[in-house]
Amino acid sequence: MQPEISDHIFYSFLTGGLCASSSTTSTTTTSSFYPFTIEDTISQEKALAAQRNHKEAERRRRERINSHLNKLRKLLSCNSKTDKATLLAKVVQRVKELKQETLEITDETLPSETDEISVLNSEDSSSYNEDGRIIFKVSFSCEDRPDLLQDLMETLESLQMETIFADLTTVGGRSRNVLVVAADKEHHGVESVQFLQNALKSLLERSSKSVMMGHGGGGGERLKRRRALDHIIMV
Amino acid sequence: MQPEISDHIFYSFLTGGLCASSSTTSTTTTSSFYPFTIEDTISQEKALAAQRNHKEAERRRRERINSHLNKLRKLLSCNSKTDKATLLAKVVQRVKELKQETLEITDETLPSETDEISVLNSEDSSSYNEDGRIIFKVSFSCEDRPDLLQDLMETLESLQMETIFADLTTVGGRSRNVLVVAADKEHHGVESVQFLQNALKSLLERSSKSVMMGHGGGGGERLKRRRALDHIIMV
DNA sequence: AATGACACGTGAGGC
DNA sequence: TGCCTCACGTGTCAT
Repeated sequence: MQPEISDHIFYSFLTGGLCASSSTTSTTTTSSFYPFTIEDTISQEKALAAQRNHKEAERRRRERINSHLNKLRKLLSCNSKTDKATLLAKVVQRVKELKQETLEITDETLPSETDEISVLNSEDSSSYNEDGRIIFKVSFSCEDRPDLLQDLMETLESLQMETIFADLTTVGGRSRNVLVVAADKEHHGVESVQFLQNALKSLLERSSKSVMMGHGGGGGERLKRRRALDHIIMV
Repeated sequence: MQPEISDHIFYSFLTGGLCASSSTTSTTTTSSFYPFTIEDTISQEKALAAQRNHKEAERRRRERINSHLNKLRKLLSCNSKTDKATLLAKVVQRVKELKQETLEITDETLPSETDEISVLNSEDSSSYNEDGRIIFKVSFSCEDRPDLLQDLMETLESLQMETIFADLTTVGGRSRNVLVVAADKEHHGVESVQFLQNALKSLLERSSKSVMMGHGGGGGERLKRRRALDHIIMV
């Protein structure tokens, strides 16, 4: 908080108002002999009013900005003493994170246009470990067919793998399946990724054979449909 | 961009340095007769240096803040002429949206601890319409069992409803099923919501019967497990 | 003492 | 012209 006095001193110094107009500054068209003419007084009052307006407008602007910054502090559950710069840096990071997060979720959930298979074992990418068991994450997209799920379960059963988590999404005739499966370490190692991949590949081949006829349209129709569904799902 | 000259004039005015120290400002302990002592010069240089440091530090601070603001402009694909205040308002809105979005997604996807049934017809909440068909959104959580899916499909088939979208998530012995189904308007109206709800209710009752024995543990164990799975899924 | 962060008032420039 | 936004330099408080 600044003392109000300094404001006025400062201002009158810069404008050269109250002291005199006899300095090197260009004199006004009204080159009166007397330092205080009516016009001078009026224009000075106007100038003062303008300056006051300006000052207050600027204050409001600052308040607006700071209020939004405070909202962001709350949203990021930041201490009220967090720097503006640091806060904004965190906001940038958070927005990036959230953006990618939702992207990944929809990407991982919705079927892709093309057939895809992905098999990961958890030891590759993270240190997750369950004693005596090895965990795989399986994800694939393909055309949907009535007995796809049953085939999948039989496949996993024949590989002696237990399904811990399953997310099966079907939309517009295509299916996206994400599974987390556990296998005994006696029978399986990291090389079992190959088994899984091959088993899934044959699954997809069966799938593409069985749907050879029936679907004539291309992907465009499906895309339109998916968008409509997105609308519903958001309800 | 301000002319540098005014800086120096302004500064020397405020410090009262170059002119005189005979003003009302408190004189220094060195009350020398001469206006320019060595100590004065030295302290003035120091003061000047300090002021310069201060000025530049403040400039850097501004640059830091503005750089983050520009990053946010890019992230929100805002025009570079967007107000700081407006930009920040949009950032606040965006963060809120994204937060709720991810929350809804995980909420809609993961099974809830308690059994739940929700049936909506799209005409209630949105204007979505498909000529000659009425669309329902079905969502329920229950204990998982081997023939749950088959029962569900049979139920829908018996109701003459076609599944447009299905998202089936199973984790830790519980199942979350979200379906969008379409029904012919000849056979179904908005009142069919009741049929669906009743059919699902019996489905869940069958489910809870079939799992009466087997699961002894409560929900705590499952929660732990789900958290571990979240870890995997994020890979 | 020195540094950093902030609010302030101001001039400049865009409509 | 007036209104609005911004960058700037400053005083001030806290660490």
